[in-house]
Amino acid sequence: MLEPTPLDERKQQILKAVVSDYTMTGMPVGSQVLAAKYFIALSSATIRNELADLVGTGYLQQPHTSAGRVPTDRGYRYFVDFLMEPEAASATVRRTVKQEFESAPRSVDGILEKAAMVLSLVTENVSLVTAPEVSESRIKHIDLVSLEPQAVLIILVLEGNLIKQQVVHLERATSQEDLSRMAAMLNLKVKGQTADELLGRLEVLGAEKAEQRRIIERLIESITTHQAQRQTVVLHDGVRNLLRHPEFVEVGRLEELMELLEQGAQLASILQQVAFEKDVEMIIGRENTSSGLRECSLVLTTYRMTDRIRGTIGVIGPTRMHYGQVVARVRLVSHATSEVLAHLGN
Amino acid sequence: MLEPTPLDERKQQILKAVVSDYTMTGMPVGSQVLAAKYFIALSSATIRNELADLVGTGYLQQPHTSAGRVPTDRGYRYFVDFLMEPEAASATVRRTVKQEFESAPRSVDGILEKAAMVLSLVTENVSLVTAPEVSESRIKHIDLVSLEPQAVLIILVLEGNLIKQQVVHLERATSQEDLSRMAAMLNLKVKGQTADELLGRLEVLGAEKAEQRRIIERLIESITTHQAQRQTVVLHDGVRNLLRHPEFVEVGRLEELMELLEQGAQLASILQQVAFEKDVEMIIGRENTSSGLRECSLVLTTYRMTDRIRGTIGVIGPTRMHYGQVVARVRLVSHATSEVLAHLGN
DNA sequence: GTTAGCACTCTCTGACCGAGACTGCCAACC
DNA sequence: GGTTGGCAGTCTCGGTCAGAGAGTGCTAAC
Repeated sequence: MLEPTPLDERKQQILKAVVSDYTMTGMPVGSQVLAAKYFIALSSATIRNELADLVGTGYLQQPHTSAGRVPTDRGYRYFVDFLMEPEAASATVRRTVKQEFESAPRSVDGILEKAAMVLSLVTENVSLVTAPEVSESRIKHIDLVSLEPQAVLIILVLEGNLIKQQVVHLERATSQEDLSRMAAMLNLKVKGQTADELLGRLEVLGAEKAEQRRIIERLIESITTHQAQRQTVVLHDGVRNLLRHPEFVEVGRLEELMELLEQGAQLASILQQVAFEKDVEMIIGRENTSSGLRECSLVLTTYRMTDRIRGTIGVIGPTRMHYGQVVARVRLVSHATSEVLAHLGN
Repeated sequence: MLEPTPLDERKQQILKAVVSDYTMTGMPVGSQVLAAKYFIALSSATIRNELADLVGTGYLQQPHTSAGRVPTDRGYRYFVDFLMEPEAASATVRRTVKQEFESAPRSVDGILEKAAMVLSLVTENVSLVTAPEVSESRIKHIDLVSLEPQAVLIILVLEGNLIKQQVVHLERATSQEDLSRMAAMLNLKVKGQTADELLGRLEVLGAEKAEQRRIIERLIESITTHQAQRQTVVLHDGVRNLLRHPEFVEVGRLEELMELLEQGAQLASILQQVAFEKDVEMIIGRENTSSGLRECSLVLTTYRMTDRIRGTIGVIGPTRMHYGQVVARVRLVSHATSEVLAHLGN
């Protein structure tokens, strides 16, 4: 990593102009275009000198000798950190988002799917949404359903109406009546507790019967593995949008990316690292550790269902993207998602 | 549609050879290659005459005057209907499928996701799996959970351990105790019934209270809309495989296909039309009504969880695919899926 | 520090050409 | 009559080449 060379005002303006123009046109930006469109007071020769400096300090690069300049990852990073002007989502986009969420089904999964769909629609990129991560989730309701004589379906309703289910096999046949009784008992004792609290009380609760103990153990297991299991689920939508970007005309570049998207685990670990404190986080080009994302950027943020139930939402797109606009729209959809989820009932 | 011109034995053999060779190499097949590799007894000139006839009757086509021959959709259709030799999945593939399913989670969704993953893996195409379609599904268990004073979560366990959930808003606040009592009562009366049966008995069951009636109505609604809702869910996996096929080097062709995959509804209606009676159904090239599938073929079959709970599973691939092998592998994975689902408990 | 001028470099496009692959057709053959 | 060898014709593909265009770096003058 190069140390952050300070850029004087004019160099900053030129870098900004290069990023803006290149983002729009997709063509390397030459000194004449810059002089004509952005710096009428300066001659192209002057700009050429500045451009040469910016190449030297690693903010720009030249595809070949007689081509214009293109931002490097470092250039984009400087742009988003210092030069980018805040944008607001347009009224049209806001209306679209609002309308789409109004028609969303009233379930967590349904809303998240809708969020992925809307986000890919308004950003014209691939959207990513993780399932909500539950920290310290409280148990709201337990139900036990007999499937076969020795198999029980545990249904667990957690805070935020997240529903988990797991099948447990028992050593002995147990009737639905027994299970219902057990469930009623558990509901009284267990309601409003977190998994951790439950763990400490295990002996108090279920020392009475081995079967009961086993079911409670599975309950806890089910809650604690919740994060690990669900985190690997990353919804995505809008791959079709990517195909329209000129940077993906060669299929080769798509292949690695598709693998990442379809396999999910690696992506999940990236999204998991998004800090909940930050507003919007960006990962640009080679800042990504995955080779499949070398020519892509991620714009990520957090949505919240409650204070304790949060997830990550954002987009993957080509490094050459309109960051200001994408940030505004990711933020918009994230807020809308949080809003709808919060009103789902808790 | 041309009427089915009868083909004499030799023309059939030549058509078969063209399809086989073209499937392997992806290059138009010339008369010399055919003579050398498949018909040593014949001269290339003779084969040229036959090829010309096959072009005339619409089974083959020429990309351009001086190119070899390529099968038309009609040619492929004739091939799969009359010429294709039954193949069996190799031991390696069978082992892979077996191993993958052993590590599958013990839930319907988990198994179907695994099925999609395995199928795309072994066929190197895009796999498609619909959620199981329930006809006449019997109710196994009902649970009512209070979310807010006036909101109830209905959890419905159907035959085959399919779990449905729906939130109902009530006119009056109802406590969890009341709900539990209601659920216990409903479980006694409703268990083992189908939605249709329930519908007839509505007045018998719940005339007592308006709230109860409302909940039962929602229950029925939930079951009956089951098909319509779930059918639109089509799992897919393995888009990355498609990128490796030379027919998709131009991104344009992929775009429409991706749209179809991500949007889902149109695909769902195609998969819904797969006849449960037939073994394996194939839809080749322009036999597809969707323009995005014009250059693709579908190989589809049915999996069964029980006699009444069935779904569709299959693949989308380029028209130039190794049909014999794909059919064998689709069938294999379908059987494996049925097997695992059936043992999930009913 | 800025600018005009200029030679230079590199890409892109279209034209062209020859090699290679196959065909269709014809006349001869079994 | 079906089959075959021979041959001219057609089309694609890859490579080369030249000219146009875009943009640069450098230099010398301001």
